[in-house]
Amino acid sequence: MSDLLERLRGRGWRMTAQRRVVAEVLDGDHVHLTADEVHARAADKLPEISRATVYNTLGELVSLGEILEVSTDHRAKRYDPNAHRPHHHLVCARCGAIRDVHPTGNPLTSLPDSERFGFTVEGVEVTYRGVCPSCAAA
Amino acid sequence: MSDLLERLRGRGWRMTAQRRVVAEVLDGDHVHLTADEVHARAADKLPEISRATVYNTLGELVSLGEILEVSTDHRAKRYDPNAHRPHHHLVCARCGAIRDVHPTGNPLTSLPDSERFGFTVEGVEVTYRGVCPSCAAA
DNA sequence: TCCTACAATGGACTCTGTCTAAGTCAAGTA
DNA sequence: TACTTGACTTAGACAGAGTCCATTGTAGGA
Repeated sequence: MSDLLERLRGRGWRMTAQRRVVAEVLDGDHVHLTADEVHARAADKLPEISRATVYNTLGELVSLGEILEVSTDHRAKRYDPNAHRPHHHLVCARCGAIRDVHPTGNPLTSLPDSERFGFTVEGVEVTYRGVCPSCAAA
Repeated sequence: MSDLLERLRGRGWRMTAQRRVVAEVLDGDHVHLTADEVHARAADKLPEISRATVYNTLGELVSLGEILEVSTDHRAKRYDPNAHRPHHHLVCARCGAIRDVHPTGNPLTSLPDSERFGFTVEGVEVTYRGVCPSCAAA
């Protein structure tokens, strides 16, 4: 956390109250907030923060590789502070809850050359879908 | 194709000119059109078709399991008529070209119980990202 | 042919996200 | 500490994708 702020400052990132609260909101495991949710939480601490600033800051954190953009549904993008350990996502089809997961093996190797159509394959995203325990109980 | 129309009629789907042209537009391999593209192509054959009708029809075809919704970028959803053979997608990071691919193995088995958080896992989507031959050459 | 329930229409509306012009301020300099 | 400047923030307009709804049209059964 303050690690994050230190790293950013070290990279010459100009520190402002707005950027600090956005970075603070994005902390923890299994955190996957939409831009609007980030804005709402940031506004709790800094009421006058604008939507544009939140979007700008999120965009910069993504460019810096400090957070990841995730889109598990077909709606708003979500932002995942867990950018330093590779992982995939498990999503509840009913409530949208998201967990970070670490499958075994390397999914990249499962795509044979004959299925690559001449592409240079650089990455892979895996999204597991199912029903979470709370929704299954309900 | 007319298979599709036959199947739909057999399910009691009321056939209209609009539904027919939407179904006709969605035919072929490696077809991944946005709703707007479907609308544009449908309008070539039936100029007065409305956007709302295209959205309604696409939504119904998805519910019926005849086409798949795909979102490989964070923009518009795309519709994939290849719903009857399981497959995943390979996407060019530069131009957005999409190919249907068939990885080896079953990606579902790569998620150990300890990483399932009590979820009932039902499906998995895999999106490979890379650079297509034309973009690599350019 | 007539009826009626279902489908299509178009326009307003919502939700996400981007852009811009003007004002503000962090941090380096003296 | 005060000054300066370019980067940051703001509010609001704008744009793209998709949904909703009241009205109009029509497929297909009687």
